[in-house]
Amino acid sequence: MTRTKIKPQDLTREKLLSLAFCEIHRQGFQGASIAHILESTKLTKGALYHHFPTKHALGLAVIDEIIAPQLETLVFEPLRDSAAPISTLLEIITGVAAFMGDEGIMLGCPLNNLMQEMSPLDEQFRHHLNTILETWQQSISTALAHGQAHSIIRPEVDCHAAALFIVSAWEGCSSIAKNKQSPDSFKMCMKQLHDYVQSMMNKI
Amino acid sequence: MTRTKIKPQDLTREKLLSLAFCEIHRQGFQGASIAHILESTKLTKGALYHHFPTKHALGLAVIDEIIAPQLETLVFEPLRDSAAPISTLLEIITGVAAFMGDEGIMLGCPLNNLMQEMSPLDEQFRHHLNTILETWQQSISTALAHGQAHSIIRPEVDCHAAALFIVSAWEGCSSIAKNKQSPDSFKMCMKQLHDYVQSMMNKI
DNA sequence: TGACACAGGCATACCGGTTGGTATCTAATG
DNA sequence: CATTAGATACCAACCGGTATGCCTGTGTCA
Repeated sequence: MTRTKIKPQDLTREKLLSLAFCEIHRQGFQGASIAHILESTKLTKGALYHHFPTKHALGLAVIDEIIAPQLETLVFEPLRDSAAPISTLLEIITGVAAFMGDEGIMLGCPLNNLMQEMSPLDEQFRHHLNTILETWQQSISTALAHGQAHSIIRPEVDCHAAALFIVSAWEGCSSIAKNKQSPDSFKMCMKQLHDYVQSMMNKI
Repeated sequence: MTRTKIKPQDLTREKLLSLAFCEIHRQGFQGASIAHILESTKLTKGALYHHFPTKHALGLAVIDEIIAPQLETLVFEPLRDSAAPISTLLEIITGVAAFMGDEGIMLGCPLNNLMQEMSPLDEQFRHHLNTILETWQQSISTALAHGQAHSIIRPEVDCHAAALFIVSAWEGCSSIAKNKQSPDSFKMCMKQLHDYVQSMMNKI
């Protein structure tokens, strides 16, 4: 048995991270209250400040240990492992609404939320968030280039620019749906993005 | 002379609105500090709370009296008055980067910033912001329909959905450029949006 | 035209509540 | 026994908001 024993302190750390993520997702980072997080975890300041030196560090940990792995699972890893990345991309775009759920759509993409709020305010936040964003863009760019190499994507497409636009539009759909508080708008909007990607493909 | 005398109290009100807009643009609504605004205006709480009952009301006034007119001037009015709205739309998309300026791009679209932050938190904010958003979407939808009626836009285009997507992508470009702190990304991204609109046009 | 009363515009001082953060202590674990 | 996880109590700073009072522009009436 190579199974490592689950240490109880890791559980409280995860609990803190998880509920900090929820609070930040709903209130934003600045709006997130340490007191609220502790209330929901039924823990105290002693526990929190034992695991995280500051609220700032807690925020960065949420980005690295919650948000980044989510996108890794949902987007980056499927695209990396796919033999037909364009089909996979189209499937992800189609399926993401179901993955997020109506509540998730109305709360908005956690990455986008934090970018909007924190990027101009804090260079460290910006850097951590931008790393995820670059990975996202790169994974789509690679998928498009792969499609181009296999004559699925038309040769004149600028993969880098198109990937940037896809990510932008993706986040934009999330943003607008959040303001409208309308999962239907998100689905309609992502359908348009789906069609946009298809429009870059060669006719069969 | 029908010129109305400029009342000094209107000047202080405008000053408050203008610098509240700046502070909110940089810090977000929740992050915006009344004290900072008063510091920058060289006014005091007496002045502010004479003109606005609460910070909340100040925020709504900024939306209605600063943000909405900006978009009205930049987008809605040109589209409404144009005889060739598709050309006008393309021109706006091309020119918006210059209008915003590098600093404006890095601070992000004020409408999008506030939507992201406040829509899930406050129904009144959401309503005021959504009104602008609907106007935006409608003005583009109308432009597309006009183009369709004049055989400039292809008949199979769903104007309503396409308009939603254009607004979404637009805000998404702003959002991503803000995180990257990169005006160049914004220009590249808006170029893609420009091409997307062109892709809906009939070949000449 | 001049004196006066009033009201609007704004300044000052203050308030309770909340914020993130810390110092200190206890208890469990190895 | 030593170390560490976590609880408790406390703090200064800041938050939005209010009560009060001064000053000045203006309409009114003699």
